[in-house]
This record gives sequence, structure tokens and C-alpha cells, in this order.
Amino acid sequence: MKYSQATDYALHAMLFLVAEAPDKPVSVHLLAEKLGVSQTYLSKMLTKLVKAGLIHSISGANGGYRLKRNQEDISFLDIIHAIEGTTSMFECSFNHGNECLIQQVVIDAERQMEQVLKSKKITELAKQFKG
Amino acid sequence: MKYSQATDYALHAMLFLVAEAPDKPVSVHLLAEKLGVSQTYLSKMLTKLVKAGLIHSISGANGGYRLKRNQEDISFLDIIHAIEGTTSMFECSFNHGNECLIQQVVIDAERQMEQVLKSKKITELAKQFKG
DNA sequence: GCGTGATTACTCGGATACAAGATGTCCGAGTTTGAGCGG
DNA sequence: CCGCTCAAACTCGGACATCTTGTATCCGAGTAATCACGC
Repeated sequence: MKYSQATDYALHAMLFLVAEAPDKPVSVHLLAEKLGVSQTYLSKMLTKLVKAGLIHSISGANGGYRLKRNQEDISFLDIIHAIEGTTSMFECSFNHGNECLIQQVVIDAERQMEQVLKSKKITELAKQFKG
Repeated sequence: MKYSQATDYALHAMLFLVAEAPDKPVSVHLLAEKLGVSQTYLSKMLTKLVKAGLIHSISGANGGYRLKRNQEDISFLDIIHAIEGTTSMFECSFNHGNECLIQQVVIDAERQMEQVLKSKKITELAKQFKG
């Protein structure tokens, strides 16, 4: 049970965008260099973030990725969901009478975690990052 | 980011032990049959639970697995940790100045989840299961 | 009836196999910018 | 100076390769209870 490295990349990439370049497009090349990871792999993650509506892609020369307007609202959970998907962490594989008590407990715990991740916005961190 | 099926098996196996046979050994054969999973694979999970000190194995004829004495204290977290390991869900792969702000947030969220899983005992569920 | 050995019913652990997912690379296609060039 | 073309700098998306992990099986070794048999 571990978050994938892809999530790690995505979170750091988003933090960089918010902190360093909130309004101008940044190329994958530069972003990958700053983070020290492979361009092509990072681009896959960015594509997911685009599909999730968190960032915007601008093709052509001087293109790159740019934050969407509502950057204030972007939470950790948004980014994690964009990469990992939104399906629940736990799924009971037995078929006992509709609702599994075990599953209810685990999902309840999961919601607690999501609550924290949802309330924490990436912009908060960017301020700390700078200051 | 998903709990493995092995965790699902282990939780259900523990619930069965607590609810149906709190003091006598149950063979893997029977347990696997009740849950409808493979014996050999389930036995691997039970081995982990033994190593974690949650249950006891009795070899030889009429042997099997039995709960440890302190069954009241066994929480969801204990079982999950036994199977999944205790390492954190998130580990920052970059080396920026010791402490990663992102990692702190995610680990904080993780702790919230663990809090719920820790406070929920398997015996609680067994009572609901019966009643 | 009692000890001894064989059988049976278990767990334990290692070796192996297979599938899926994470990670990473490569390349061709489309798109926009900007430079160069001819009128 | 204007417009056209072409190259460069990008993203996009699919195909592919590799490695790890989860899932699962098989088998031999060890262990404890029980049964059978002979004294």
C-alpha cells in the first residue's frame, strides 16, 4: 500500500508550477530538468493532470503547461485522484449480504484521510515554500 | 493506491476466527473453504499474522491457527500492518533540504486514517457480526 | 495394557510461475511560433 | 513592408520494453496426535 512515484512527481510538479510560474507556460523539458526526472514519463503524468482539469496544455513553440485559473482551489486530493484514480482503496472481494462490515470500517478511515488531503491546498504550501 | 487482496483475506480470516472460533485452532483447509480462497495463498497471509504476533500456529494433527490471548486489543491497523508492512504510504524521492513539505502533509493525512483503523477493534465487529 | 512404530493431519518455508501494474523509452503526428525569403 | 513557406519547438498519444509486486501453486521437511500391533 503505497502511493506511486508518479504521484510524487505530480505533486512536486504542481508545487513548482504554483510557486514559480503561476501564469506562464512551462515546458516539460524545463520541468523535468528542475525535478531531475525523465521528460517522457513526467509528460504522462502531466497529461493526466490536464485530463483532470488541473492544468492546461499549450501546444506549439513556447508552449508547455500552465495552471488553470482556479489554482487557489487545487487540493492535494485533486492531484492524487488525478494520478491514482478515484476508486476506493479497499474493495471486499467476498459476496456476503450486500454490505461488508470490514469494508465500511476501512472506507470510513479512508474518508478521514481524504478529508485532510482535501482541505490542504497546494497554494498554502507554495507560500511556505517561498517564505 | 489500493490495499492488496491479501489484506482483504487477512481481515476476513481474523473476523472469522474472532467470531466463530475464539479459542480453538482452525485449520487452513477449513478457513480457506469458508472464505472461498486458495489454501496455500491464505496460509502465506496467516504466516504473516503469526509473525506479527496476532495469532498462534499449532502444528501437527488437529492443529491450525488460533487467536492469541489479547484478542480484545487487535485492531484493524494491526492486521493491515502485518500484511502490508509498516512503512509509510508516501516517500518523497527528491532530496531537497531534509524535510519535504509535501511529504509532511501526506503523512499527516495518513496518520488520521491510521487513527481510525487503530481505534477500531476486530472484536467490535464480531459482536455486530453475530447479533 | 503398554510401549513402539507407522500413519495421518497438520504447519512451515522455499522455489517457482504467472499476470498486472509501475516505470520508462521511442517515435510519429499535429500545432503554434518565429525566422527567412521573395515579391 | 507584406505575405508565404519552412523549420524549430512544443504537446499528444500510442506502441513498446523492463522491472517489481501481487497472486497463486507445488512440494519437501518437520511436528504432533492417533492408530495398530506385538509383547
